[in-house]
Amino acid sequence: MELTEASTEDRILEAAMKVFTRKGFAAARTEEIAKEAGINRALLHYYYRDKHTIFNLIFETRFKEFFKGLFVIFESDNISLFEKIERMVNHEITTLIKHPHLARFVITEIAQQPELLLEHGAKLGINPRLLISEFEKQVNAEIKLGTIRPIQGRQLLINIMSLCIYPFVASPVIQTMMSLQEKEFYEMTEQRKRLVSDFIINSIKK
Amino acid sequence: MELTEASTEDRILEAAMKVFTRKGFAAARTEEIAKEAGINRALLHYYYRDKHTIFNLIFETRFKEFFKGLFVIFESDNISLFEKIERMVNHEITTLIKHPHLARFVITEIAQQPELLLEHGAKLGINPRLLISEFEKQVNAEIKLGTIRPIQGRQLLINIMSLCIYPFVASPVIQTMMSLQEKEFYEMTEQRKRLVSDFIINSIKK
DNA sequence: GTCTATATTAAGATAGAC
DNA sequence: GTCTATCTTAATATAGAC
Repeated sequence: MELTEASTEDRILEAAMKVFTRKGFAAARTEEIAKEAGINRALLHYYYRDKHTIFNLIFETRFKEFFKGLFVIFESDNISLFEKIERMVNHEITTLIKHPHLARFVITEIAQQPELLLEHGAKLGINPRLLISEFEKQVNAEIKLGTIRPIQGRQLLINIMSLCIYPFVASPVIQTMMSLQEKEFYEMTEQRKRLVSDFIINSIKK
Repeated sequence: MELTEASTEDRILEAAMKVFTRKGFAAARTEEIAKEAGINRALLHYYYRDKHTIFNLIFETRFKEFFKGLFVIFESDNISLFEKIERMVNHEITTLIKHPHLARFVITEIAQQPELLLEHGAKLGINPRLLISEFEKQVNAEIKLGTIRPIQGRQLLINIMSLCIYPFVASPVIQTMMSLQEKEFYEMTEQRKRLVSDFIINSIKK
């Protein structure tokens, strides 16, 4: 069905994406990447100097996927707190359904190399601290209005992220313990788009 | 201040605990474990056959720490749903404050070697499926009584776990993005013992 | 551009002296 | 029990033929 075959260069990147995302940098093998791309190791080095070079390309992409869209919503002004929460939740869960290993990959690689966050974060051209303090302000305004119960903006933010992201990070544990097949797990996360928004809003609404 | 020096064997285990927990199996180096224990690699192999042997001992301990206490509360009968939630939250956050890397370690190692969960899970002598269905029943009973809003037990359970565990899994990301020092992060998680219970109960209570 | 063959490196594991 | 020295293995990276 494909009209154009992907170039070798691209096939290597795709393969690397899969392998690095599943295994992480340390456990990933260039042999496996080459195999997955249908070539041999030598050719991989012909296109990319070394393992680190490929990893950095992959990490940059995944890092953006993980953070970018979220920040867009986060930044958007003229939108109520509840509306913002709904959009964040929906965006986050939708992204993670599309890329189920994304969160675990980005988080564990950053945990092992914290400098990755600073390096790649700078490239995104956003200031998280500023965004968070804007969010804090919006939350505080709602509290003053008496529409929501008192809560620190950053704690609310952590709650939102936790409810969206954790199920994907812990998916192997959850799937096994709850005996969920791939498809059942997917349906469960699909439900959470609505469920998590409601859960949060029910909790803070007065 | 120490009355008795730890034996070499124990010092190796302690060192391995630190290194494996920080780095994960693949990125951990036996050299680093030996150094951390104040010995050399050869001696490490004198006490333990190989890297896998040590890892398995460590993983078993950490795995129990992560799951055991939780199940005890989970199992305990004659205790209201709200009370159960409060105890679970409190126990989980307290454990993770004591062992901040525990959750990320256990989850990522299971993600890479799913069989670890089955093997070690069996040793715990508990049946997660049974526990979860008991929990489901309790939740459904409360819904019927009209004391809480309708929610699937398993979704509620995932919410509880998410709110407790995620902040620790993602701590390097959260600390950097929110510019929290070690101490501030600790205080934030300490606050969450109360905050998370309230957040959940506010959300489900009618 | 792609491969086979080879070199290099680094990590894990063992032998043997003390 | 602990070390130094050495072996082995496996993974990354390069050279060179086609």
